[in-house]
Amino acid sequence: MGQGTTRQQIVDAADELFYRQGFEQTSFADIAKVVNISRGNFYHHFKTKDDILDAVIQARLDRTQHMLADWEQEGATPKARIKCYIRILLTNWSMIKDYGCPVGTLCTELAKLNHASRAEANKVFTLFRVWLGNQFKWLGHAQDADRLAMQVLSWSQGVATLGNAFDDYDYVKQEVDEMCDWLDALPVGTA
Amino acid sequence: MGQGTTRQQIVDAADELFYRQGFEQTSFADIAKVVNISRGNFYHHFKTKDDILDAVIQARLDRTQHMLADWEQEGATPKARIKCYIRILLTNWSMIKDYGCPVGTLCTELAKLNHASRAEANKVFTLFRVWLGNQFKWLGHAQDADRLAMQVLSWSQGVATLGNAFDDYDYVKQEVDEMCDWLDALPVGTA
DNA sequence: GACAGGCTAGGACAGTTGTCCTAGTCTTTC
DNA sequence: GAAAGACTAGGACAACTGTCCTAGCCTGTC
Repeated sequence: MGQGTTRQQIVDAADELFYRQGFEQTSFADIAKVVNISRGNFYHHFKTKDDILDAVIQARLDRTQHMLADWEQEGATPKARIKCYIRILLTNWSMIKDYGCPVGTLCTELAKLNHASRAEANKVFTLFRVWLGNQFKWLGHAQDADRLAMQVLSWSQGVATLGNAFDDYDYVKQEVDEMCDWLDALPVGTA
Repeated sequence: MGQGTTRQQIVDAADELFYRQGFEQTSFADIAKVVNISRGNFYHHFKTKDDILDAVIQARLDRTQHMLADWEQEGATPKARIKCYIRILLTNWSMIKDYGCPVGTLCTELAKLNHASRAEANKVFTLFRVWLGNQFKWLGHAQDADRLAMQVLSWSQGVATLGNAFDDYDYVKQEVDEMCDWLDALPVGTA
């Protein structure tokens, strides 16, 4: 049904299911149904369920890195690039409204489980954090770069959580606009 | 061991375990171990696990309402009251750093599960939202009251999520200070 | 002291979980 | 065509899940 090697299909299916149902709530049977393989056959590709999680996190890290690299080319200015990030809230709204932010919800779940891969999952946040920080540096905010990056991260996390809870697209749209306005008003210093 | 009726002990234990482990991840056996009763005995007090969840949510709603009422008396001015809310991030930091925000994480989990009690859990958010809105109304921001309330809610949600992920108390402290500064700078209009 | 009802322990029940084994089927290489 | 290794289906396994039943215990009331 899917594409790529069986291993890749397992990772892809797990990636989506972990997002939609949560990690613990997703069973081998769920994944097997999607990939159309027998349940006992997983052992040949992954020794444990945690190994699948690690592979999923790695895939998300790779995907995120590619996305950030694309934004660097797509956006002419640092501000335009940061807006690419802000706008994911609208781009992925149909998913966020039902399942929240894929990064935040996984980190929260693994924190509650005190899972060994918690630190690895947090690296996705770090990827965005560093990338956003670099954009602010190029805007001449070398000293505040990380603080501003965290501000943008935190803003979008809060909006995702409340947008999800209240299922309110208009609120999210309004906040995205306000974040863009805030960004536009931010003075551009010289490096 | 605990206090109150057995039913109350079950709700108390479930309340804490649902927060620390998540709802789905908490089993009857977990609760039974804390309350020190036999597993099969739950049926006499609650027909299903979902009934326990409903009771926990109701308890949280009640507790929140009392807390908000206390803040109304504790804080002399609306700004002082809002700061009571902002400061929970520091007050409860030892829990938040490990388990996140109890309100946000439950709402997110129930959203993923598409659980019937999702709307009921969201009411805790609404309680804070309406209360914060009232404070802003009394500050003379009748028209912006709900928008400002959502801003404070969203701010704290974002900080809780990132503070939890990065396990960074200094960041949370700094953001709390900044929120208080922002609040102090907010003009007080006449009603 | 008999009786009723609230409450309890212990276990049965069918279903699911992650893990692991075995037997067999493909595909590749010589 | 034979041998080897990658891959697969199916099921066994013990542990656990939420639910539910039964028998018995306590604490009241008549």
